[in-house]
Amino acid sequence: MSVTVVSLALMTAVTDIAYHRVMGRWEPNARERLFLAALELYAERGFEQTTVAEIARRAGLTERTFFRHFPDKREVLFTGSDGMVGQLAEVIARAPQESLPLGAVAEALGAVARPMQERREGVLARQKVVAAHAELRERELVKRSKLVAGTVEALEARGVGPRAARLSAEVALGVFHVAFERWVGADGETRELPDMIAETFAELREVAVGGGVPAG
Amino acid sequence: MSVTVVSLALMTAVTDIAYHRVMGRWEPNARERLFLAALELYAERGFEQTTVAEIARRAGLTERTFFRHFPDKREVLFTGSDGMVGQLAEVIARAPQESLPLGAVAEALGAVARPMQERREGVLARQKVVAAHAELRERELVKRSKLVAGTVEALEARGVGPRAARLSAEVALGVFHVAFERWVGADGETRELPDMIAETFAELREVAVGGGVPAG
DNA sequence: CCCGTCGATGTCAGTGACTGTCGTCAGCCT
DNA sequence: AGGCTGACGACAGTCACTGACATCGACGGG
Repeated sequence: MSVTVVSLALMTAVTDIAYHRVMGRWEPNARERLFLAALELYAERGFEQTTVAEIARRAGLTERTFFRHFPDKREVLFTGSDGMVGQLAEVIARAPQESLPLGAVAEALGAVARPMQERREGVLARQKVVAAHAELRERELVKRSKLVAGTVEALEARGVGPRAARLSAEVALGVFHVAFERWVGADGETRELPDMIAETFAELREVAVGGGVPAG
Repeated sequence: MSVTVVSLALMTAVTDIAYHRVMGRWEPNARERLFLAALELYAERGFEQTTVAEIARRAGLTERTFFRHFPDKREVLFTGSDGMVGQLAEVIARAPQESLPLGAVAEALGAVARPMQERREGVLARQKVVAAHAELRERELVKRSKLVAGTVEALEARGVGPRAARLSAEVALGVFHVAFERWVGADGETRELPDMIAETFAELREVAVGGGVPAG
């Protein structure tokens, strides 16, 4: 399966592309073409060995246009990550009143993660490229910290105190990260991601019970 | 209190500077001078508004020499962070055999955090600059992920399984991050950082188990 | 049907981060 | 003394990223 096909599904799933009506002065979907070209080139010869000019050329555009669509060379692979923040916050807001903070976030993460499974191939392809380059991993950490910030906000909107909200969000996203890594790393068995998230939260309870008390 | 004084104490505490014997051909401590110049300039006019050439000039050096000491413009503020990774791993390795994973990491974080209190002023000065610029915050996330990786390794060396090690490390550093933020934000009351870490781990137990949510 | 505006792109000329290469010169070693 | 090394300067080059301006099809009003 080509990277292109994978990426197409990936990007269309996470971004909000403004399609031109018909054939205009330029080919449509410039943003998507740039995304695909970037993913391909990063995978082929590496992130640092790829220039923005090359990406733009493969997409049939100019370097300047690349920077009109993406603020920098890394962000092209992280389009749509902001959407997940809003999505997560939304689901947290709809959680039942009696839910405890961590439980609400755990549920919401499971819900947000569910649709990711349908584009597993695409997620893996992108994850492989990101994992292979420190600069891209760096940006992914930023994405994660935005998820934490959005979660804190959503929890506080539910009336959770700032301290508990911060701690719950930080821990919950840590758990999610671990579960996601396990899901990505699960080659043979294609377990359900929401299940792995729930399972990891269960492990958290076991691990946390013994760890709270300072060991003598 | 001048930034310079603060920074001096900060950097000498965390880095391993190779001093010249006596007065050589050049002034000694080029690396430290660059660090100080960078911190000052980032604080004065901001990170993006500061060029590497300016930093080097203030340090009495050239731009090229800056890049001989630091791989990039950000890393100058993160010298010595690798040292903390090793330090943390070392303390974890020395934890008593019967310690549970999260407990061992909690203890180690407290131990590593203790000496930070003596240079609170310096830590705050640097933290203020880092917090003010997205690019520097990004790099700090990398530092944190290195701490996670080092912790995982140290736990596995103790015989902890990879899954529990990963989860414990991720969660523990999340807790540490929250505690550190609280410590930094505590203006009036100068609480002990190790105490705040222990306290936050205790909160984690409550939050994770769901046995009562502390009001923020 | 013509015309003015708009939006997406191209073109061009920068700035600044970062690198490769070579030259310089004290201190050290033999 | 003479060679070696280590830390630095000088210089040229690449590339990420930006600002300013031009271009031209689409679209709407007249």
